[in-house]
Amino acid sequence: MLRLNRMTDYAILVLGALHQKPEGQVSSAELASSLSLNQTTIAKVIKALSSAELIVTTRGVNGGCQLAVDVSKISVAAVVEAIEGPIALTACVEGADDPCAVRNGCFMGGNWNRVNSAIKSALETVTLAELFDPEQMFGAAVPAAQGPAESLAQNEGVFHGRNS
Amino acid sequence: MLRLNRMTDYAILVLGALHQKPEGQVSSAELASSLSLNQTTIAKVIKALSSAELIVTTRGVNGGCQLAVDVSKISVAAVVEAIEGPIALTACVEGADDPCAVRNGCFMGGNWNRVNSAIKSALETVTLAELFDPEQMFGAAVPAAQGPAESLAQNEGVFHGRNS
DNA sequence: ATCAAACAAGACTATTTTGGTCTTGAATAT
DNA sequence: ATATTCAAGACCAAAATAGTCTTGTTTGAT
Repeated sequence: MLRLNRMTDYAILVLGALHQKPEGQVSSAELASSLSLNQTTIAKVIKALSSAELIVTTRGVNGGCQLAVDVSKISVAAVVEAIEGPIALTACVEGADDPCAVRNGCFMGGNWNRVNSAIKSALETVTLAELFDPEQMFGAAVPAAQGPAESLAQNEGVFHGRNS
Repeated sequence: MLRLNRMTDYAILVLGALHQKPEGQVSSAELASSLSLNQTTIAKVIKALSSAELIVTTRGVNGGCQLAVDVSKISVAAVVEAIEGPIALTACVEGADDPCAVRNGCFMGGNWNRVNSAIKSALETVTLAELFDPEQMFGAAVPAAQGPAESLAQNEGVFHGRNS
């Protein structure tokens, strides 16, 4: 069904939470509890995000993480790639980490590339800022829908992106 | 990694094979052997494609299937939806078959919808005809890459869309 | 110097999804 | 009638994904 995976979903939530606390470090434990997830699970997400330089982490007492850049500079594509690796719809696409065996001689030529880059640029045009802020999306007139990120973590799971 | 699944891949290959034999019925057994897959596996794909009215099937002796419409009228999105169901990147998207539990009150509003429809229309703009024919894609200058669809089925698996 | 807080990372397990097979049934042309 | 061919459900296997546990390393504070 062409879904994002959960980790990517968590990553977006983490970035959302960090966005709401612009100053100071936020520890993974803190994030974990506010999303009601295991700390080590969050740690994995954090690791991936910091490798991708979307956040910066500092170790030790009073350590934690914070956004490396503003959410308006982070595209959905960047998050997906940070967590899931390069966007490659099929193995026929350049950049796939395990390229298609019959690539040359394939009757599709390299046409998947075009499909893939269409998808990719679709994801690149949307920033997290747009994703987080209802108003900012072409006046989308989304009614209530307010409250801090934490408020929704209570809700029997944080599965904004999928649920079982 | 945001991949198409294998069944979708098979579906595209099946449609490619049918496109190469414009007249007459092609049986699932025939397709299966030319793609070196189990007949019942192909039957599943066929079923999904015929439910989506991309192909028509006829039972009985000399039955089989053939394209319901020309490949130039079939978008990649149509195939994906035929096999994987509605395109829904996350459960927050309208049309997801198991909607997000915290949909109302979510700080993302319905913004996933926009991302999703961007993806969807990216897939809708590419037809199978374009995917099959290297020349047709903006003179993409793909060099050799010829031979009937069957020729590549030999190749230790048909995994044009993914491998391993 | 010690200690506790915090990230890092690998091994391991469990769950879910996906892919594939088997069997049985129903339609239909000959 | 019978052989051919799609239909469909149950079922099994394999792979990918998610989650946990343990151990280690860094670092500020006392």
